Amino acid sequence: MTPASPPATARCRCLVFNPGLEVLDYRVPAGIAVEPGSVVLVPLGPRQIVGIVWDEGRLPGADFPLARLRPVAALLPVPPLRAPLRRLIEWTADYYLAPLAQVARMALSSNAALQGGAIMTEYRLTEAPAEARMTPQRAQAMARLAGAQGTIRELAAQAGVSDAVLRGMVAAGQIVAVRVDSDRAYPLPDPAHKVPALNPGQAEAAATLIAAVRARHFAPFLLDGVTGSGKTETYAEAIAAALALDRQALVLLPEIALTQNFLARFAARFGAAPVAWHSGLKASERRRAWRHVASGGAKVVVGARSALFLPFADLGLIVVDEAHEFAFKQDDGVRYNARDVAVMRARFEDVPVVLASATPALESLAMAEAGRYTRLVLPDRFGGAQMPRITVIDLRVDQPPRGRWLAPPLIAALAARAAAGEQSLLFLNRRGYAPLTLCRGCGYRFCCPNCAAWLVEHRLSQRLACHHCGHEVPPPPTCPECGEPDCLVACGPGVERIADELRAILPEARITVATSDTLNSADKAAAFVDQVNSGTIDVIVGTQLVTKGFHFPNLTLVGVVDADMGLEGGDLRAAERTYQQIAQVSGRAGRAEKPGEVLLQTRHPEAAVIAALASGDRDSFYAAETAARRDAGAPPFGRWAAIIVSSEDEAEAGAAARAIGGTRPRLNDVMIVGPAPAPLSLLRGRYRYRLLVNARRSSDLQTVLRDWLGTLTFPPGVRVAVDIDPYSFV
DNA sequence: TAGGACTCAACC
DNA sequence: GTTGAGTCCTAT
Repeated sequence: MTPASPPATARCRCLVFNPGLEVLDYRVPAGIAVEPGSVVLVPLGPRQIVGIVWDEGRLPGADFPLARLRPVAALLPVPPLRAPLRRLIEWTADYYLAPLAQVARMALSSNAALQGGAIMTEYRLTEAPAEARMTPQRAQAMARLAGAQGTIRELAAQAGVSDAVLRGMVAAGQIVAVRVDSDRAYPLPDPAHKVPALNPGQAEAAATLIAAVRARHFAPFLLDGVTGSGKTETYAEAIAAALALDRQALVLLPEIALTQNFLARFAARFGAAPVAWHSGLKASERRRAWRHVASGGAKVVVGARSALFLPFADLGLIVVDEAHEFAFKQDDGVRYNARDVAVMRARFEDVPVVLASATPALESLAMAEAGRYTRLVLPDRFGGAQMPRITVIDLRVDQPPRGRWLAPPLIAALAARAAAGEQSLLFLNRRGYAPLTLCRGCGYRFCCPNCAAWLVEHRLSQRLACHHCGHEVPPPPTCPECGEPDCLVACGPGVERIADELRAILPEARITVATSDTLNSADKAAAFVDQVNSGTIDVIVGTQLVTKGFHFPNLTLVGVVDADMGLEGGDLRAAERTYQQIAQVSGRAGRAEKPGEVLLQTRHPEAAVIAALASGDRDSFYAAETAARRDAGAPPFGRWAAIIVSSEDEAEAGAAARAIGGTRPRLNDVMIVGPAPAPLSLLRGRYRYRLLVNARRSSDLQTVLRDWLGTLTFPPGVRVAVDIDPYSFV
């Protein structure tokens, strides 16, 4: 891996992760050889910090006087970050107007891994614990830590007790230490383990992808296949081709909840599970994964967005599965879109990239139509399964009774499926029991103290919860405004309430609620899949969590409780999101030999989205949506950016936003709207104002924004965030 | 007059 | 972001 020995330089320029510093110069002492990408320990004041040696001439700032340079303290025992990753970091910072250091930090996402390989100590419950004192805390830990293993800190968080309790249990022999080697190898996937039989459409697409992997050059693909067409099996053959070349592959998934399912399918194909990468990893897992990605020992990595910045030793292929998903857009920290950054990484690495989806983003389709992406189409469901029939229920005609949300035709269909021993899925993208709770006496609405949002009632956990900041309170016995007892009225439906309604109507049916609240761990998600597949569930009531990735052969009916919900608020992508969500959830029906049926409850059967879904006319929907985007100057025909100004002080936020608005550039090809209070005008205790910038596709939006905002200074406590290509208009 | 609360600028 | 220096103020 080491190139011809680099020239000995007296000085080097380092990227460090302290905001406001970013770039610092150091002297390279004798005995330390650095090259661009080297990860080093450098002195900063009285401390030592981690830095990355960067390429000569690519970082801003003037040279610091040679005489005042302090020496690099040490070279950390990890391979240097390779040039393609360094270029990706630069591109991401530049495109999303993020500090370079903040982006670079995402590449060094395991601090422990930088210290080299090590035996780490983790803890778990002792199999047969000796007699020892049992306190309520210890009992709680015993109950909650079954099967768990991790550091004391991780276990303490999981058990809901303090570190001290667990340390006491270690001393008492109730918890035992386990040695974990961070550098122990992962089992190697075998490209020839179980090669599936592909249908002709899949085989053709796979052959194209395999050829691209073997060609070892940048080549973007849009793998466009209806739900159930076998996209995963198809791109798995491209992964096999990368493995055969002894190269690595990266598969990006939008949600952690999907990984368990994916890992199992993958293990069946390749005889070994891929390496998972997401925010939920334990410290030891994270260290092990990072080190093996960097050394090349992790052959296939399945990960969330953040996996894009891992230091692959020899990447041969990138796949973005469910590439249309909005979850690929990160909405805090560096606000990047992993789908777009994935294409850029592939470009810098000079490897193929596959965007797989049944409902591609308009931007991706436009790229395919412009000939910049190669479009591979899988038109048929695998194994001859038919696409489900979609029928609209007009709620203005078939009205549910007051306080209920399921229309008679939907109930009849659910009852018929249950009687036939087939399964149904009810989709409502709203967690909890009811989105609004008010007092029947005085009309008081329960709101979050930190956010401009209602508290959502969760009856299963007996809480009123804010879905934005995590604030939770038990339902109060009396109204905090007028003091009336037992006054709470639930308004509107959530999945828990739909499940209750259904239990009242179909008392025999076995119903389960599937949301991020109920399937919040890998174990629970796996148990849910087992239950559905073994037939002990008749009806799933779920949020978007169940709209994709699951394959339940006996599920033949999908009911969309409120097809209009996504259209409210009317943001730029509302129609597209609604189309994708309903098309995806519809795709859960009839995936095997039994045909599927989908019922959409709506008050706007005439709306273009609903009509397109009902008629199965995807092309006309995309054509209409494309025309609307063109008229609005929206992506891919124009560019948007949001400037979000926030402060804990309402007046200060407003003043800063007006200061920005007052210095707006006057340009022909850039339109600026605002400032105005953001739709969520208070979030996590911060007041928020927003400006929207709409520019022509040809304009240099980033330079305009940099020149505009770069000259301004703001009081401490005011944060100004720029969101390029925003997805959330909140 | 020691020590706490605070601001401010440098950190290479 | 973190740190140390400098300033002002208070309790003793």
